[in-house]
Amino acid sequence: MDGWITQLRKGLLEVCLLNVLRRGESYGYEIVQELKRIEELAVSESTVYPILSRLRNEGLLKVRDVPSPAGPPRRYFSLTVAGKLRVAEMNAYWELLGQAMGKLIQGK
Amino acid sequence: MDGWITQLRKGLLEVCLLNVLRRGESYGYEIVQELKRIEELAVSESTVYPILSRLRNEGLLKVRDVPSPAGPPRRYFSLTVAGKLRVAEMNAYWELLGQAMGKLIQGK
DNA sequence: TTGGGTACTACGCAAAGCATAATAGCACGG
DNA sequence: CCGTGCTATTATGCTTTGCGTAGTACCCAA
Repeated sequence: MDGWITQLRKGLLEVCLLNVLRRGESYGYEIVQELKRIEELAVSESTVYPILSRLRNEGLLKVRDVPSPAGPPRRYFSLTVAGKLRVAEMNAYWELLGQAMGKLIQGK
Repeated sequence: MDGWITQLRKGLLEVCLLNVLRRGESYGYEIVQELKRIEELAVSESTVYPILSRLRNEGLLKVRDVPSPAGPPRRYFSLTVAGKLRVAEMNAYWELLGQAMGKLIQGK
């Protein structure tokens, strides 16, 4: 991986996860599959699971364990009220950032 | 500072610096002033100088020292050929990322 | 019984942002 | 003559993140 791409993603994957969950409850493995469909992200399990734990510890996500039809039980995550607020903030900031970068790239 | 914002910037500031230098030669202090004008970034000296050193070590920037009218000598940075290539790559990736995020945020 | 898909956890490294502080030269007012 | 403030850079150390690697565990089909 190209190094600078890895760095560009820092924090961004958190935004992605929260946005996926904005559409409704989901569990780790499914979220990974979902994000893998976006080639620009090309994310892996070892990246997503720690983020989910962290967001849960921060009180942005809540968990519900459900037995799986195959494999260990699924941990369904969904947004808490704080989580919904956070994702709104993040999307707003991302929007601003996009505009600022656009100007910068076009030499202002 | 809000933590998640700090993380979102990782790698991005590098892109910003290179884009500022795409307009022509500049030195650390001036670049900081330039980026401070963009409130979304609100960058500080201790962030910018290490990035400049790093980019130079990677061969993306070249340096020219010039005595300053006030204070220590200025270190003027400019893009090398590799630097110009890199900034083009980065801008392209940023564009893709913006599109992918846009879809994600709008619920696909 | 062996391979493959599902599903999660744990360990540890490298890199980035940033706070803090130190250094240093010039100009201006009192 | 001395302090304050602007210019301009360097050094140190902390925290967090992404991610490679590895391990655990369950089910089903060939």
